[in-house]
Amino acid sequence: MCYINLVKFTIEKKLKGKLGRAGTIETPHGIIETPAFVVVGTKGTVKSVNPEQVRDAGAQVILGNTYHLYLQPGDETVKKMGGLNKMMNWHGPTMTDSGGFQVFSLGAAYGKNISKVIQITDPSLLIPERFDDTAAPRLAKIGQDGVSFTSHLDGSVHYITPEKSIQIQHNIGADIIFAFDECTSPAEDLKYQEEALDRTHAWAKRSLEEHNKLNKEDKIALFGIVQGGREEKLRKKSAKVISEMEVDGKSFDGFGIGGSFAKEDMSTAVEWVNEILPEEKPRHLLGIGEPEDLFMGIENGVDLFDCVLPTRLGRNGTLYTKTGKIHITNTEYRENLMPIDEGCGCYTCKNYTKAYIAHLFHGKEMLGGTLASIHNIYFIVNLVKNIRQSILDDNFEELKKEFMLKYSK
RNA sequence: GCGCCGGUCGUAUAGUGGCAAUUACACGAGACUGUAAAUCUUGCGGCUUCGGCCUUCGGGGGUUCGAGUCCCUCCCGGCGCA
Repeated sequence: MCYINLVKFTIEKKLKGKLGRAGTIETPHGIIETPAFVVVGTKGTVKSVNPEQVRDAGAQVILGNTYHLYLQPGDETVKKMGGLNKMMNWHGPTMTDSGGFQVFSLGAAYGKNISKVIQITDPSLLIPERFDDTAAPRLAKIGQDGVSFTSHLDGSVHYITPEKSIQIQHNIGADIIFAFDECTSPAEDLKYQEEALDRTHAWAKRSLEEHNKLNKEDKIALFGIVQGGREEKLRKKSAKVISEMEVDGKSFDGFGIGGSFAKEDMSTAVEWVNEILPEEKPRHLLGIGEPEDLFMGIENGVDLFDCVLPTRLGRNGTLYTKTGKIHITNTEYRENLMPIDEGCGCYTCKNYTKAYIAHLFHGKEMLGGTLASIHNIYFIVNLVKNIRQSILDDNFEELKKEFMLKYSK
């Protein structure tokens, strides 16, 4: 093997008896201390928060989205503006998702009550016969060798192939990019999961080929994505196929773990996959995010997470605290003169009361969403930092127990 | 004093004889996991064994099988004339 790792991943310490580890990833725009939480900035902006605020909240790396930036302002335009970093005035590491999630969110999940993580108590509910919903409206349709998207902005139709996704991502110019994949719904049956997985693997190969063509200067790292739904066999097969995949002596620089999960299935899926993925390369659990999921992921060997929750929940008035989430618009906070989370070191908590933030939300003032997002980003990013430190300090289990006890009350 | 117009669930409205009564805002509660999302759902007279039951459109009285809606009267507000 003579590939060059475009991101240098170093493991500093491992979690005893578990897959977890603390380390660093070196990128052209700086070092990421892992495990790390990646803040989502889909359209080249972390919604309602400027880059200085994102940085001050402790975020190390931002993830943009291929599909959204391709539609608007256009990847060529992003390139003309000097690439993602320069365009958005973010000086740290960046990533882009490939558009694979939009195959799901604008496809099978479109208009339905299905999301990235579904709460199911009886897993058998997850395996209904695949009902014929070909007539159901959807903005993404899987074709022969790519996906046809109907723009949610203007209805125009765009055919995205793995090659196209990689080309777009190279124009956008993040440090770490992802292979084009198909994120599947856990409600799909085994047959469909198998088909989709074969497709994702074929697309991964083509993503890697195209990436090699475009990556002449070796500046951009490509992560392959493992799928396979909730099936142990498929997950393990995918981890093996993706980690062994090689084109012209080059393989993936790291891995994404994708898919929509039932909450109960997430930890097993992550464990199956990370037992197989090579230890010396970083792993990113795509789109995951709640505190309990972060502990689970890190324990099971995940190095990177990204999630819209801190910012989306923040904008919508839900705030993280050590004792659980709160709805800031609830009547009880209207005259509460305490910060959102006592002892929190974020800008919002150091300077504002719950009563004021509640007022901003009631008054529909923009600053409400900003202050709430700053707090939530800080809360989640800082939680992951604390977990990282606990691995270094050999007290992961204590931190997890102590945190979850208070958090889940 | 006379004439005209008007008084509907917090606010603004819809309703001109036929199921507590439209819509918006406000208010209450909830949801959100690689952002179709500063969005969406839901409640908003009272009680309910969730099938209903009771009380409501300024007050009082009347017509009618049935009144927010028609008639009489009173109260309140606006405009016009004295």
